[in-house]
Amino acid sequence: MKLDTIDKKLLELLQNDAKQTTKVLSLQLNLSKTAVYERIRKLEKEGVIKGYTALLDKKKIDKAFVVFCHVRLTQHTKEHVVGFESDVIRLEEVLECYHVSGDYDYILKVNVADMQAYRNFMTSKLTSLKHIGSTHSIFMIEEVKNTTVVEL
Amino acid sequence: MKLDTIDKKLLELLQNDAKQTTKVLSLQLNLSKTAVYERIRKLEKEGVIKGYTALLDKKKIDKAFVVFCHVRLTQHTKEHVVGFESDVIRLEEVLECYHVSGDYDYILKVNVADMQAYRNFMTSKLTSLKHIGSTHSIFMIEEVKNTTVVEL
DNA sequence: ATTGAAAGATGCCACTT
DNA sequence: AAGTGGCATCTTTCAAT
Repeated sequence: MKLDTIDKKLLELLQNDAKQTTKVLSLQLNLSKTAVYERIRKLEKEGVIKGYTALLDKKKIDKAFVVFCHVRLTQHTKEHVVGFESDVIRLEEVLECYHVSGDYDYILKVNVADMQAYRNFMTSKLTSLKHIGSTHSIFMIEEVKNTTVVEL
Repeated sequence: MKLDTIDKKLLELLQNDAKQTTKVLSLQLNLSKTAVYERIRKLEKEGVIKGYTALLDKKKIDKAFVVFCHVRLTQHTKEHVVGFESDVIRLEEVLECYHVSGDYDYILKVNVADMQAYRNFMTSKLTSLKHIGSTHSIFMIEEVKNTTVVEL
């Protein structure tokens, strides 16, 4: 789908505040509210907008502990890769998992309450998955920036 | 703020779809819509809910290239740390930046269109920041999982 | 926490550029 | 093709209980 300048502006506005009314959006875009409404509908239908979410303060929900965990597999056959990926997706503590280039195979972003919870996650969940060769944890000292907003 | 079982359920529902009406939410929580409304207001006011955002499909907005960049500073004085952090926050390509433990100081999650754009970001933006000692880039081959939804 | 009601937003329509 | 203005319906918001 081709996005014009108005679509891009609209997507930026919706990333910054998804609850703005079409009326408020229409004033910022110099369009009628129906035109804005139709554009949003189209962006949703085309899958450009995947959904809308509430962003929570991790400190206030007792999930302030973030760890990047590097994972190496024992082997890299299709069966091992597919197996690991389908298992890791189901772990609720793993918010993100990327297959990456370099010295290890995957980077996991793990989000739990504290070190104790992380230890528990590692011993009873992650390392009990099949095909894991080694792991290496990097602990977050401070979140300097964390946004979901992509500039267009 | 103390969150009860209903608050936690409500936050999970809002993380999964922030555009659900209070009526729909109230049916799932067995509450009146005004009660749901008051709870949401309180969670917003207390800062548990930081905001609402539209989630976009990175492939469809031509930002499918994700790189983890490890950064080491030349020194670790307060001045160097504060200077680097305030500079990196302003880079729109950097969606996330964490001060971490281990062999390097920061992990950056960089989101751009393609390798060419990343090369450009590195040479004209990141490496021109002061106090940077070294960088190491890890390229994403595939996004296996990426959610903002925290289980409560 | 609930009901009920006013104020406001959405979603759809016929029509215009 | 995409934009407008208005109207019916649904939601949000708030007062009273």
